[in-house]
Amino acid sequence: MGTQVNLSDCNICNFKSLFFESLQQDGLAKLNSCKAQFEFKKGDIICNEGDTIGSIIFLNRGLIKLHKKVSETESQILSIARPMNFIGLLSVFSKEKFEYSLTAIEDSSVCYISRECIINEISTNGKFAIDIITKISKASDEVLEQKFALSKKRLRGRIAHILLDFAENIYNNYEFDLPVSRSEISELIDMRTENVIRIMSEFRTDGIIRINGHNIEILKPAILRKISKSG
Amino acid sequence: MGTQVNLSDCNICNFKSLFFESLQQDGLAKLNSCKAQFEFKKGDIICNEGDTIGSIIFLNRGLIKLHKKVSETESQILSIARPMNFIGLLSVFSKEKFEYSLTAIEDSSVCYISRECIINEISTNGKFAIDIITKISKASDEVLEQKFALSKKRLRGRIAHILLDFAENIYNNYEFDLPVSRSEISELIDMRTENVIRIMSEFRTDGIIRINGHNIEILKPAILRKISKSG
DNA sequence: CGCGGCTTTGATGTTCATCAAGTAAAGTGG
DNA sequence: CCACTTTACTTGATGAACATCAAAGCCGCG
Repeated sequence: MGTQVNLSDCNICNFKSLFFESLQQDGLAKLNSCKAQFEFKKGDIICNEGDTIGSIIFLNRGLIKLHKKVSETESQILSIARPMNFIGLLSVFSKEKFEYSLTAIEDSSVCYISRECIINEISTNGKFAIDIITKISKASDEVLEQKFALSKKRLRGRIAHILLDFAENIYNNYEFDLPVSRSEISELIDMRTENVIRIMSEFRTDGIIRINGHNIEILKPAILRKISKSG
Repeated sequence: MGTQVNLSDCNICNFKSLFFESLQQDGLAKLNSCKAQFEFKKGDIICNEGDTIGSIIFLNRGLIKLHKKVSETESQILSIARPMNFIGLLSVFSKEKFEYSLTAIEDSSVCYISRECIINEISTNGKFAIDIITKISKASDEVLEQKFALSKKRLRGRIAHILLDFAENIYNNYEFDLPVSRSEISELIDMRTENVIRIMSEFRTDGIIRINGHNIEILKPAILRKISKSG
């Protein structure tokens, strides 16, 4: 379920300046009093689709997948949230319940900030309101652009795209440990597990990537980029 | 290009209560002074991807497609905006330039409200800020859910889904005139024009829909709903 | 050790894009 | 208004891309 921790004060949070630069001391103190910090282990369920939304969730560290059951046996992944991302930032203001489940795919540290607190601060602090709107916009822009980009690609293009995404946008390194199974990749980019494996094996055979279990190294990013664009 | 009209005052706008209920007389007067209303004919280009965003666009009447070139010969449609929708509401706060082009697919009436005005009002009117955030959230939720729902479906399911969407969410009638060509439908739901035609013809042969050029009547919505879910 | 989950490879059939060709509809200029 | 051009629509045939089915190897874990 995740364990609550009580180590940090918003005031000394590393990310403070990045998302609450618009808050003065008093605003920060208010926010501090209505936030809760939790630690989750890889595999922990943070919340289930249908749960009531009470808080904005800010991801300090780790990775979280947003997913949804589409049938008894199948599930789809909407996106993978990175550190510094707000999660459910959209739903917080437009829905009563989460549309998606949240599951940690790496050990993660998150902050919950209650909806009431955020709404109160928005109402009384114009600069904070603009800040939050901008962050909401960027968050959904990102997801939408990713889905839009993937939708027209064929399988090889989608695999290329997602591998580059992990390397360049999540890990900032051409070598990384895939935090998800082949099957989860297939749920993220709408294809079958067998074909994820097949195409990754092709890339390996062609010398484009190196595979060792979950450890991946992109040897020829330029070629991968070309496949992503053309495919 | 669209012609500017000068008929209405925000104060007497039919939609006032729906999106500016949080504004008092003085706020409404301010907004009125920085809005411009335009009329576009079917086929008119409202703006091109890459244009600088200066305003929020509110669609009073008509239908507008959000689309994007993906190659010299191909284009993709992100979504179709309905009356009461804000357009580019997301991009307004997160981007300098439009990611998508806007084209009227029915005669349309839109209001431009300058970014400065909106930002100013958000900063000074907390209730308005919450209102706008909620609307932004809903707008992007809708698009995202549509894309997410379509992504896993096969062609028959996608056609069924989009026909029901036109009937139930856009025209509120099981008989309607398709505002777009077969080719545009294919750009909206990621398939080929030939297959849009083929599958619609199948539905007609099976007695599920009636087709007369652009006029469509859904005869058996329940079956279409089943195809949409299973397919 | 054996069980269950994840991974891998192969074979097969379905779904779909592509190519080709023809028809209808809509706009254009004389 | 009619010949002409262009654009949208339609149908069929073919092959490529992909899902599905089947079976086996691998690996961690009780």
